[in-house]
Amino acid sequence: MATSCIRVFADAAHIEHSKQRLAAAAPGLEAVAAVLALAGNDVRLKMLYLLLDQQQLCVCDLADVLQMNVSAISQHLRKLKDGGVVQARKVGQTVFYTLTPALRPVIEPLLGSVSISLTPAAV
Amino acid sequence: MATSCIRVFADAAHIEHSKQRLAAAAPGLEAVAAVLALAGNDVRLKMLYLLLDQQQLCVCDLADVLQMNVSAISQHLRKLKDGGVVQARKVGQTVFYTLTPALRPVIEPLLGSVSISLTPAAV
DNA sequence: TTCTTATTTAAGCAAACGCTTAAATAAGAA
DNA sequence: TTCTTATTTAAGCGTTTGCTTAAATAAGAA
Repeated sequence: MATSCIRVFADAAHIEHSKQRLAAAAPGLEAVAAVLALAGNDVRLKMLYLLLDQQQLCVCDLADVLQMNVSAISQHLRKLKDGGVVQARKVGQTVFYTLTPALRPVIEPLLGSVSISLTPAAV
Repeated sequence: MATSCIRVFADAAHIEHSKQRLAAAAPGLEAVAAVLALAGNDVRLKMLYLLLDQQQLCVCDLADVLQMNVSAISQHLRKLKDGGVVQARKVGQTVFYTLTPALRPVIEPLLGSVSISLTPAAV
């Protein structure tokens, strides 16, 4: 795809530099976008919020607290698990979910903004 | 919706406590989820990445760097603007976009994880 | 074994998403 | 004014999302 604009001050060098930087960062950015997409859902973010201080919760607990269909909760948990955000541990017939330790430092800051509250503009 | 499970160790008090905590945090969580949903898209996260160190970029620049249709870029910018993540400033016929200053401290940590790179599990 | 419970999975469906194309605005240049 | 450029908007369309219902697993209890 050629340049989309005709700008006199196109600053081709600058554009090229940005392209390079972006190309280098792209894989990391895409990985981050994947977990942000998982967290960028009301229900799932609430799950992460609950898991962050409860260590572990079973499907049932989450369904109760979120007042949602067990099946819907299970499907959200599957996505979180597939994304590596959450881990499952089966005890008897109940399955306990935990935040993946490695991702905990990534998730925590996402929820930090909750306490400091967002600016009205973003709400 | 009644409790969805029959658990003996239901720990009703615990569940109730979680519900309370969640109810208190819900508005904040939903606001955060909204911006995470915006950032949780490959193209938009790349835009934010570029805007984070370029101060300002026009639609055209972004289209060039991301090698995408100007219209598609414009539509992404509209979402970011509606979400308060980005601001527009018109100069002549070109529109420059900037990260909303207030949201900058929220966006920056999202991209911080790029440099420290994610664990293989999350990728 | 049969019965009950906890969870997952499959199917269906309406809504949201993200892109493309084409038309509509807006603003400078001739 | 007309022409060109930068951006936005509208319409269309295929894909994805998130829920519901119902069926399928899995595991303990009787």
